[in-house]
Amino acid sequence: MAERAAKSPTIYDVARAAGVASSTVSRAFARPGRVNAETAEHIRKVAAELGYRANPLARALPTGRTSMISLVIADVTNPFYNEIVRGAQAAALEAGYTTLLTDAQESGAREREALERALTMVDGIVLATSRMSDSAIRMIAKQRPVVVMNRAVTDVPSVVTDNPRGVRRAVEHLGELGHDRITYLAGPEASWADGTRWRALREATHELELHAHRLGPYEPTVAGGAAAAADLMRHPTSAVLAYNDLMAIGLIRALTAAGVRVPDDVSVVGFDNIFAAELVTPALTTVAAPLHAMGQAAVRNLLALTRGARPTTQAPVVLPSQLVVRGSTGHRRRNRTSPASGTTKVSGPALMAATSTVAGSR
Amino acid sequence: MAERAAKSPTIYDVARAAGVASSTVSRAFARPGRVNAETAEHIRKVAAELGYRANPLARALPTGRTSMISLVIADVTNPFYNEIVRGAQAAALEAGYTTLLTDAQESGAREREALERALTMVDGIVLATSRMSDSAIRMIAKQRPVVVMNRAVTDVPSVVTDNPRGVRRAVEHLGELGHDRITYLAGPEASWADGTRWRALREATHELELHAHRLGPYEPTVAGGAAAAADLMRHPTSAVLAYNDLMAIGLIRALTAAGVRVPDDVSVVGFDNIFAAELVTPALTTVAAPLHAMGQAAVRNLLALTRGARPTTQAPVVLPSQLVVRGSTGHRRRNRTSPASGTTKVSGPALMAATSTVAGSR
DNA sequence: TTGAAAGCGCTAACAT
DNA sequence: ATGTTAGCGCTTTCAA
Repeated sequence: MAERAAKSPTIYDVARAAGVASSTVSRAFARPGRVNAETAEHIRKVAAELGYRANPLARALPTGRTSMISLVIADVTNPFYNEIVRGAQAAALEAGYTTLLTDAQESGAREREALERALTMVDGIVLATSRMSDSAIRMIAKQRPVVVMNRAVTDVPSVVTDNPRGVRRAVEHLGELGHDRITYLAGPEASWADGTRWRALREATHELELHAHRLGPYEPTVAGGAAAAADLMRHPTSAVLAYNDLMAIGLIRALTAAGVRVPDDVSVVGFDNIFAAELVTPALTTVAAPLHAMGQAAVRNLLALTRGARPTTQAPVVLPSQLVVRGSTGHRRRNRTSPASGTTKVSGPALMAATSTVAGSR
Repeated sequence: MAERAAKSPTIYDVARAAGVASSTVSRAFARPGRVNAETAEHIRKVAAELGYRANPLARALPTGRTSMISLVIADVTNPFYNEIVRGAQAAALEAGYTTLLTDAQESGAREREALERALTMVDGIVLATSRMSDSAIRMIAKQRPVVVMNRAVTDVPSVVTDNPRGVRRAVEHLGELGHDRITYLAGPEASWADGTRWRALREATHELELHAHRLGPYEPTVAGGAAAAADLMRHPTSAVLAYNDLMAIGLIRALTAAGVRVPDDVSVVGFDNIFAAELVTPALTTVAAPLHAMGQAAVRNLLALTRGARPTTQAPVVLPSQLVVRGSTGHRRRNRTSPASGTTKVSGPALMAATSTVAGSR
């Protein structure tokens, strides 16, 4: 093992070497305007020679600002968060902030606990798909600025996707393909998005004179989707809207294994457009969320809050969702063995045009 | 917006309320043995009533220990790291450490830069698949304990998977299926694993009297794998070993799109056994790394180092890899259109038994 | 066993 | 524009 270096130079070492007071060194770095240009230059040079790097912890003590933010996600293992994390990281980095990533492991209790530890070290918190109660979140928000994602909590700024619009698109799409009954595969009960999607489905089907059914809740995973297959076969419909892509994928696999063909026998639509959605066979039709943009927006808003900004509105920031039509949806068939009624081949590009790119909701 | 809480209580508030000196409060928390049991109890009670939580930053200043470690990964977007991250988080959490996740975005420069920022705030660093040079890594290791993953760096402790053994298993598997020429699809040149795998492939093919070819390097992504398809069709072999699953998946998709059937025309083996590997069609045969265990082992070793442990050996910790046989590999056919020579149907379970579960290498 | 006091490295008044 | 001097909240000798 290489030996640890002696000790990194402090602000005092630099001050001594440069022949100035430590406060001047401090200013030279934090408030360059408040110091003579030449002196500042000299100090920088000396500091560089000594290899001086300000200790962010020591800086945090008097200022109370750590330049760290906490990003809490429900499950690191869920690919849904990959792009969100990257978007958030990018926004944090560009503002000179460091991100503390916390995995709540789908447990509100663990989330609380982890937050408890991180709370004092961060300037703000992004809760991506929190499993905590609204009141617990509000409690946290009293101590540090908080932005929640995929959820609306009174008095807490949030960033969400336009679920109603996304569901509406999906329903229209399925309706055009001749499906008149749509089953919703529910996700975690603690999930705000789940409630929103189910409500949106009821509204959309009602308006379009279709019927909505509900199965679940299931785990928001491939296994959860597979578990739903049995239930679906007991209460079959020709179209399914799953809480997320993972469940949709699990459902399709279990269905296929049981001899039910997708999309010939049942059309399946997912949510999120995760990485694997276009890799599976059939590729998944899904309501895409702008994952990267959401992570970015959440962090940017959070940083604005830490700088003292007050939200101009109680309304969540709504980012547009988009229907991505792939192979898991197709025309409804009267029965499993007969050929398709009407046009068999669905023109992908034409349907893609039905895609929504709009925002704005309550 | 809810208003921020006034200010969290300090150690002095607790001391005053409990009628003891602040140093006693400090001891009561950090060194319970060094204080009268009753006093300690009393202090705890008072602290709890006040809602006192020690400020980790203030604590870090005099002690020099932050209870934070840094985990640097090459690409947050790459599902390969999901389980590693979770394993690392779990190990850190159980030891009372907080994890700082950093995304290097496949760039050695960005990695250096991010590390520069985090260096002073952490007690140690895990470099998962670093893209930095050996000397840069050694530089970092001079300042803080470092453990590298998937890589061997002189004088720096490391955790790796048994690549030679994994490659050997894959080659044996392909050999048994009748393939005698295997193409390796190379990944990033800065990747240690890439070099190791290619070397292992040469050795294994040599011993088994087969032939190894090499194509690339390509990006270690689905797009990279797709790009390799054209090259492969110019220099065709009946079997391919890809640098990772992402590339393998990309290759299969591009091949399939071009009318080349997998595994009928070409068998493909990947590396890593990422989440999507069993979701794609055909499901991917791949050399599985114990991702979770690796993350855990890396962090545990790192924490041992921070506690002053000195590595007992220069050799990397080697974790076993395993061949997972799925649908992307099959018997070699003499030509594309003729029926298989010999048994057509490959018995999945029988092949699964060929799976390796052993460790140990140099 | 407990208290008093001196820092850890940096910032932020307050002086000059 | 720069220097002086308190702290930030906690730990850690050193005394008592």
